[in-house]
Amino acid sequence: MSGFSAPHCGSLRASDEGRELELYGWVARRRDHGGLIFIDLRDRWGAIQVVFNPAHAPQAHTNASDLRSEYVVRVEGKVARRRPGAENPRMPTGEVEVVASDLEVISVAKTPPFAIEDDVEADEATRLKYRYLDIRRPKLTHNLELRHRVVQAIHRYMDAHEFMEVETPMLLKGTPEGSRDFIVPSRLHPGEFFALPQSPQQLKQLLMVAGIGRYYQIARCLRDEDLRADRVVEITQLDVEMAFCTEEDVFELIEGLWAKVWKDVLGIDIPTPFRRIDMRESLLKYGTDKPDLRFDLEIADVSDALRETGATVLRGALDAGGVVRCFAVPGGKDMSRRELDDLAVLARGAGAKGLAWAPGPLDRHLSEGEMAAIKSAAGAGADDIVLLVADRRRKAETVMGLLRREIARRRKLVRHGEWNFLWVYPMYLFEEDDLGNLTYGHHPFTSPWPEDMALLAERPYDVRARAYDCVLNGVEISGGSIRIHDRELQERVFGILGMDEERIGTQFGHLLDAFEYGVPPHGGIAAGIDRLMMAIVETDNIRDVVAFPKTQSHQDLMLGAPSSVDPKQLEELHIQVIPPEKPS
RNA sequence: GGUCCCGUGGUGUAGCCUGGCCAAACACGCGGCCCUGUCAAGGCCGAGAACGCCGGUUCGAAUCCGGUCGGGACCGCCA
Repeated sequence: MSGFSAPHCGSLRASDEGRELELYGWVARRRDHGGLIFIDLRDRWGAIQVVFNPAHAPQAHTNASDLRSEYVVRVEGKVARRRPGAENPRMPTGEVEVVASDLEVISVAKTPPFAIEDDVEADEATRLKYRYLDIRRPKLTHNLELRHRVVQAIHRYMDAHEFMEVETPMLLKGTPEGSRDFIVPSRLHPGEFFALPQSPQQLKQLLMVAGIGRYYQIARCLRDEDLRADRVVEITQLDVEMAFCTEEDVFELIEGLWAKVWKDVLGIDIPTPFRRIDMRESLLKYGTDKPDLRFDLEIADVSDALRETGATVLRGALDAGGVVRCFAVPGGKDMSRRELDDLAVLARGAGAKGLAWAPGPLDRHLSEGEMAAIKSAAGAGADDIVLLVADRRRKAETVMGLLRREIARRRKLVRHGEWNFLWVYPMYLFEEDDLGNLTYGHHPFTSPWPEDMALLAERPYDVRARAYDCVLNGVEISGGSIRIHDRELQERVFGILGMDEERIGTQFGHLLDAFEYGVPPHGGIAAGIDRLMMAIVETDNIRDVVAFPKTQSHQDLMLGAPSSVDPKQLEELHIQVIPPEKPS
């Protein structure tokens, strides 16, 4: 028996009428009328109704009464148009049905722990444990299929543009830079470790020195960091590097790529070029470096108007060198105190000292002029309410960004169906970390703007970077930069970042050495396929686009990983486990 | 590292604030019977949870308290 080349359940149409066939699939649903029995038979392509008629095939009908959900069966029969009035317009196969003449149960099934349907949401842990059942849900199957088609479109496009796919090693050298490495012990070198790639960053630059010129790879990258709704441990990224290019070449390539993907996969024409927004403008107006422009709610700075205010909660933050930011909620006058308190809880949860609103309890501490300035800056109308946060700049931005998204979600201000691509560009070479120290904004190989070179020593924070992020509907789908290709400049930047020569040598010596053997100017970009898919299927949960995701605590509930290993294996690796201290 | 939410039959919820009327309700699913055109099929009958786990308070706890485990959201972190 081979059903491999049998027709697909979900692919049958009116044009197949009269066809004698064998079908293989899972029983999605059974409707037993005593006389007639209907089943919906499901496979990856969809579902088709099969009808068992005792008058037509008594044995098949008898067998069919034993069918249960998720049994795997083989059906022999004939495709027939449904009788008039019995068509089901909600099913793509709804004009026809298969009249069964024979039925074979290939495999029986226990009752699944949750219904294999799109609208039934079971407990997350249960779904992850039985991921193979969750994937049977048409929605998830569809998402994985879309992902496949996106990746195929990417391959076609990159190949057409003469990019060469090159594989890079999984076992690399660890770096203290960036995110935490996953490390792999070396059996042959006791006490030494490989690191799994966070990205093939240095290797792709070395491929440019190697003269490959146009490189791409759909690569796995692993980062041992805490998870979020839009983060997984193992991400898949389209990694691209190109020689002799400028940012404009990268923009054009990637705009063309997304246009191609949208056209091929979704049949949608997206306009190019994408709009561009300065990183600082984005942080100010949208409170994030990945703004979602499917809704408005623009944030304004009202610090200057409130320098002398009597409202101490605002004044305190300003006197401490902070800022006051605000935005208007259209029609927000109707928000209840409870709703506003809810938002305040959210704001405090994100680290804000509090949330103010106007009109609100703060009114009596604000002068008429101050109130007018707030309303005007926020663009508030008579029915609107203005939300205000006073804090350190970065905190205020984070909180306002969070509130902006929350308000849009709650008040349904998101214009679904819009594809708002944009470039965040330029970005800035350096940022201040939590301790007030200077650190890199993108990564230490990013080239400064030539015009800003003079500022490197005096005002490093104002040095623009030749770095860019591509953002779609609030999701950062790719980011990259033009790299430094000059050994001296690279060393200078490392120096500004506070790295000493020895560290530069051990961490980046190979790259700097390579730059002495003829290096082309180069740059590139990496696109997160998981997040891209999130935007395409409009989900805010990355698990909807990954076949086998892990939990927030990095566990695979289906495989039971991680798990302990045989002591012999550890011995071979010269590894001793120190159990965590247990609080008594 | 931190904050918050959730954990009741196979699944989703109700009950928990205001302890006893809760060996716990409802829907779906599941099992049986009836039913020849349904497609969330329908009708009738039935089984199924001592309320994540441990401890405490109390005459009495699903309900209150502490801890713990698991899931999730967020801040930090993620170049």
